[in-house]
Amino acid sequence: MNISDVSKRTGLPPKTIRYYEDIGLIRPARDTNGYRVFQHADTHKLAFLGRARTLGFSIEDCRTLMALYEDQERNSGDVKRLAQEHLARIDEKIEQLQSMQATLRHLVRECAGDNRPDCPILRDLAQD
Amino acid sequence: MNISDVSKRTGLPPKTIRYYEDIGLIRPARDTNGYRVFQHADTHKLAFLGRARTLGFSIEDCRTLMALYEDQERNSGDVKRLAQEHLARIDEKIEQLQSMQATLRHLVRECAGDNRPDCPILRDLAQD
DNA sequence: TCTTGACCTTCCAGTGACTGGAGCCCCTAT
DNA sequence: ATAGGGGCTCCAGTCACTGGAAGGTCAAGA
Repeated sequence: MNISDVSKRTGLPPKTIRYYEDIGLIRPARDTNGYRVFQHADTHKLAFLGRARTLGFSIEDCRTLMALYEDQERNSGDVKRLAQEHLARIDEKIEQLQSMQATLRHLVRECAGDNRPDCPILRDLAQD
Repeated sequence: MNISDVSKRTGLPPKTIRYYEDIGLIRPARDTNGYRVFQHADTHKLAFLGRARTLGFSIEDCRTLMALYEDQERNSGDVKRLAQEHLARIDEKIEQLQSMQATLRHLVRECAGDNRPDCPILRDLAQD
């Protein structure tokens, strides 16, 4: 399989697939013409990586998850810890964003949004 | 005032303040020795920028907000639109993160997290 | 006066995870 | 023979800083 086929199957752009090879997440074989040749195992790995990225795991986390996935002797505890740490970061981010959301909602509601210069949003940003 | 004083007052690191000058958000005066000299107006601007950044506005949004703030002829509608667009992006991000959160919470709950290799998290990532 | 240490300066490189583009090669169909 | 749609590599840019090197400046103490 060529890169564009894999791209269609996994939903990952060709650029991203090449990038993943670049940083050592996959090692597809090469044809005599230099083209990458993807076996099923490569596609499977890429799909795995795509799903992990969708869940927000960092590339380094993905690397670790792949290694654990391929390690038959792994402890599920290691996987769980990684996921929990990631979850905690997500929880934190959501809280931050919700705090911004609350403030912004309030300010937007207060602002007339007309052609006059008076603006509670700017007043809030400029407060001492 | 020197940069470290302004840093203490605004909570912005000196590096960030220099960066903001670099990209033209502020134009502090210079002493004969080359040191930046911050007037009250500069500090005020930096505080404004710091608060806008805290609300998650991009640097380019901050630039626009500053311009609107300094424009006595502005329409509050322009400010409101900017804030609403930003708010919409935040809403979207929160939704994305909440979806990840839900999936991860579920997976983490399912995973024994012991010294055995069996792991629902990896099974989920590896599913076809 | 000299020295020490805390400032300040500029400039360069790195972060994460791609993405766009240039310039080139290859393959297939007409 | 050529046209087009692939593929390849390499370089630069994104965003908003941040770290570090190399060097100039200032105030206080010996």
